[in-house]
Amino acid sequence: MSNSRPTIKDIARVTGVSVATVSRALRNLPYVASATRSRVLDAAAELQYEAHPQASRLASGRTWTIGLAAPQFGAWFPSRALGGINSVFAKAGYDLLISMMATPEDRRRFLHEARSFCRRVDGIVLIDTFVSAEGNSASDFFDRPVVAVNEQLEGATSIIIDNRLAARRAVEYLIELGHERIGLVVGPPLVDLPTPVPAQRRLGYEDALRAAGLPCDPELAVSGDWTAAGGTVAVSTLLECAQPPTAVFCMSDQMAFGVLWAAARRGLDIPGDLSVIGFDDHDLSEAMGLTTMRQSVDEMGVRAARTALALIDKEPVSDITWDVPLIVRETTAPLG
Amino acid sequence: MSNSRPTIKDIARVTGVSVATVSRALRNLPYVASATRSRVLDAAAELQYEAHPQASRLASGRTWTIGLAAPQFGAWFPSRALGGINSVFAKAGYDLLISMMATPEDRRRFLHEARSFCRRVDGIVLIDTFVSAEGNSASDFFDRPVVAVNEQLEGATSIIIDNRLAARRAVEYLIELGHERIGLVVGPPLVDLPTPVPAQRRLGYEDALRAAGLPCDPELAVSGDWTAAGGTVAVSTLLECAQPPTAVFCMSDQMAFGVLWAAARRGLDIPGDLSVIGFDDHDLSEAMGLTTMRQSVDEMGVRAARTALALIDKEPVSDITWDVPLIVRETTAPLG
DNA sequence: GTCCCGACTGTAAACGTTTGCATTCCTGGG
DNA sequence: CCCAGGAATGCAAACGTTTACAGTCGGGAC
Repeated sequence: MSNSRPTIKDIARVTGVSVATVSRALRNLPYVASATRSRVLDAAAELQYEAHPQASRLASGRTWTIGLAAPQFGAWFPSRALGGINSVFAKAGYDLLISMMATPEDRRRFLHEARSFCRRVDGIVLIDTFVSAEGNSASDFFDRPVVAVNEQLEGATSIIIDNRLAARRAVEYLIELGHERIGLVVGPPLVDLPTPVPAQRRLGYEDALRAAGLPCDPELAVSGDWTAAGGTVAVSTLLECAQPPTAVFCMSDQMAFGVLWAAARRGLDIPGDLSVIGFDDHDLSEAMGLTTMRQSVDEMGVRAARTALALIDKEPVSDITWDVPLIVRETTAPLG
Repeated sequence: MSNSRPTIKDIARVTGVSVATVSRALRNLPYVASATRSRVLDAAAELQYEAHPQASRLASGRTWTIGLAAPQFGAWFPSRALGGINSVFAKAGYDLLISMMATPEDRRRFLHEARSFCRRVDGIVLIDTFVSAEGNSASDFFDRPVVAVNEQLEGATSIIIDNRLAARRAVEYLIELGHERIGLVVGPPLVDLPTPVPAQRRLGYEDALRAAGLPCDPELAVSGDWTAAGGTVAVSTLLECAQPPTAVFCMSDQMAFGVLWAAARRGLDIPGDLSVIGFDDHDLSEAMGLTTMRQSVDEMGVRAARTALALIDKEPVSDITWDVPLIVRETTAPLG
């Protein structure tokens, strides 16, 4: 008759032991005779028993779920990071609950309901979420362990890169190649996302120029809107300068794609007439032969997930600054 | 003393009514005097009460969670679809639980544990998940309402496109422009993902050629591996044919990007020397000026989510075949 | 033979809701 | 004045686990 799923009581009845013993046997706790344990396990298999998740969560307080928040998973970084993150949590038996903050309103709502969100998860991973802009500490919003990717946040463990240094390295490489007029394609701070990243990358660009004794011509810094379309516009602007640059550093590979394509369509030889370096190492970058600074997103994701698990298990962890290697391909060449 | 969160009992005590009345008041059920209701609501606000999710889920059976499965969210289609899907569910108050099946093993595990997954959700959205390859019906795996995106699945509501027809349209457009030797860049069926999509798109390509009385030269169909890098290789192969094509249909925009870039680097004029048409309308396609068949992913996602909600609420729904419009940009031109 | 201790098991009280049923109260129709 | 019936509320039993605590039992130390 009963077409509903078997409960722990059914197993208890079938095997003739108490529900407490069944519970202990199923979870591999000590103080269960091995004969009893195997009887229980057999019965569970027989009945195709599976614990009711909500019930055990209510009783134990563990949700076996991780909350993952990002401004939007359509963007390159979060969607790639998701892969690494997921692989770790899946293996560890955790579910992944995601929260996307596409609009400023979503963002407000998320931060406002953060405490409620916490009750549904054992730990939280934040990607590109710049919570630090609205509060001093993770504990202002969350009462669970928090790992922040791409953000330094008090009260959370951070997985970050040194944006300023990486940008400096990129521009230094162009300078080593002999370039002196170096354009900058800027990803502007988004209205709804208070990220300090573009400012840091710009500082790195300026660091490199200054260190080499080169002038910082503001005319050489143009906005590319973080998109490939923006990159096509940016490169046009740059090439119409009185003294056009011989090399360009783009704050993202997506913008670099636009630069490459628009330059090629104008008949420029790349890298002969214009060297281009990007930032990210996007999936398409290898095919485009783009020289770039690599963000190892998968690995950062894996590390973030492992860190979250360690925090949940109360193991010691520390912040991590990830290396951003220069990947030289075919869009950069000595000035010649 | 108690630093733990307030429960429904605390509200009952404070307001002097029973927990049952509190529960009803909080959920806007009838048979609560409006004076009582506002007293309860005030007390709840005062105490910053929020229902314990696991407890109410256990008692009511509703999880207010949707399960979302895809082979990988790093890929273009699922990551974009996620945006639309999320917006709908967030607004409706549902959490989003994701399950990613990156490897064949993940896939097996997911299908094997599908029933257990179902207990954690009220409904399921499948993206590119070709469950139909291992079972006859959604009910073989799931006992919750299922919406399948990009797949026709018995027992589930499907949101699909007509791949064969859309591919045919793309090639017909090239034929209208006067092209007669038309290359095909194939995305091969992936070992771990039994998708019929490439086969359908190929049939569409052949349909168009046949209808126009043109021959199907197997030499003109080369694999592009679904990637931009694959596209660069593919176009080289095509251009080395005895009679190279004057136009190319790529089964995905990503492959088309590789084709465009490699062709440009070889000094070909696009579209003068080679017309290129893609499939997807990827984020970068507009910037690249790529003519393509648009899959309106966001809208499909929104629709999938709405359909899932309707199913949960037992409203009538039906399968949907989404239109795939031709977006003409600058990579296609009349022959000659 | 007694005592103690550890291994094993059971009882029952949580966990924080939802909900079927019973009860009270009030109002209007007869 | 009585009674039907609906609105408002309360009581208590679910929901299916986990876990503190209290037993029982057997064997080794003395």
